[in-house]
Amino acid sequence: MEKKDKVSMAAIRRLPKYYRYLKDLIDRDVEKISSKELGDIMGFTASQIRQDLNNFGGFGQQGYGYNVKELHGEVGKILGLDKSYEVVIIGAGNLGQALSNYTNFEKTGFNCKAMFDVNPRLIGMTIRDIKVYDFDDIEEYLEKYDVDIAFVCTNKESAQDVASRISNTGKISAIWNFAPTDIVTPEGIVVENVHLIDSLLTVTYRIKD
Amino acid sequence: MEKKDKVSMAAIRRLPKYYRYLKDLIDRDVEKISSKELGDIMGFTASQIRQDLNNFGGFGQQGYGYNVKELHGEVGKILGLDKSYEVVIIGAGNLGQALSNYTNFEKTGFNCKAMFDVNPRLIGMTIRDIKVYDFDDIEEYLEKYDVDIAFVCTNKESAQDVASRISNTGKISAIWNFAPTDIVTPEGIVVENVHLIDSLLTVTYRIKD
DNA sequence: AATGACTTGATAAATATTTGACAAGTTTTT
DNA sequence: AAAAACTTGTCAAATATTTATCAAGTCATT
Repeated sequence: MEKKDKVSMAAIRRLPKYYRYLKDLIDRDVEKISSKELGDIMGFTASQIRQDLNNFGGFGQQGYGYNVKELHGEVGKILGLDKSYEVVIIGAGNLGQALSNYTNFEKTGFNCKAMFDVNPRLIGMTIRDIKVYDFDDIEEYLEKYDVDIAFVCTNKESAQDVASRISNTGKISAIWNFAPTDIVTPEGIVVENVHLIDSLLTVTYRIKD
Repeated sequence: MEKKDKVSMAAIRRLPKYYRYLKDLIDRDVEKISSKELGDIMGFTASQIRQDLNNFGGFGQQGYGYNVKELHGEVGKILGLDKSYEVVIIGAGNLGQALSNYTNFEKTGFNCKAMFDVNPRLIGMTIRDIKVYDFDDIEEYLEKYDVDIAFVCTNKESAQDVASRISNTGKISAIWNFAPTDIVTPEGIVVENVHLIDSLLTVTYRIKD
């Protein structure tokens, strides 16, 4: 399940949902499931589920279906959850603090060791066991410790500068950006721009009758 | 721009992005823009932009392009931003608190008047000017005050119960859910399930070379 | 006021994604 | 042990979405 011809972005974005539902099934001690049953639960067609999974391998068995635990493991591997990730949070405001909790408790595999900020009031503090460093020392820190992903929780104005600075160290693999602007990164550094407002605006769109 | 035959979900989800970029253009005093220029900035084709906008009306003019301020206003109206929304936050934990800030400062039009929680330590507190009420009084509150949207920031276990209770009052129009489970609502109540973890997992997927 | 440079909105063509159908293999029932 | 009931993986058909094309309208220039 390493190199695939070309899996559609739409299919990839469905994978975490499979992962969640399969985890729920495990928790409910469900041992096996057919594409039909899983589809009914998730709101997909059986055909789509088989198509999606077969992008990565044949995990099922005719007449039987899929073994839930095994499939959960496979999807996890596809998503890269067979390893853990070191993360730092840039911007120790409300959202940064909320995320530090989120990743520590919600899902193992993401370890946040440090937060960074430019606010002298925050620098030096320890928030939920995580120390806040001066953002000016970010290069030094990344040189010293391995970090995979930076969560950018700054304001819109600083976001691209922050992203460029940490990208230029060549020490991180990805940026998960929550600042309300689209960050761009050099080739090879993954970036995911999360725009919560966009999500909320689709709600207001749909409210109108 | 009220009732449209059938606008694709994909197109609808792009609308907030138009809204953001148009706002940036306004801030930079750009008066008019062509679909070609806007596409270059946003990473879309000119054709797609014209197609998207024409789902809702002919906002441009041949030989001229689009008036930025006007188009921003039109997209805003399409998204329902010509009115404001009253919101309550259910779950006054870190994420709930972060969101209370987020909506108050980031974008006008969303007014959070109250938070609710079941934790006796939080009930009665005032966090960032917003009072935390006992969730058991939610029905009473919704009877007394108009609320459009509930932000659900509870844990996974409580989320559906919370959603059902507030849906059953018939007093809210939508739920914006951050609990890591897919909430379902009765017909007519809009629900948007936000799964931050899903977004992060697409990052780890893409990190793998 | 005519020419050339642009640009939209609409339609058609090209791509991409989702769904349906079925042969082949497994499990359960009789 | 044969028959019936399931279920996958694959391929083809059906949908949906995106991109290209172009007639017609606008603006700037001469």
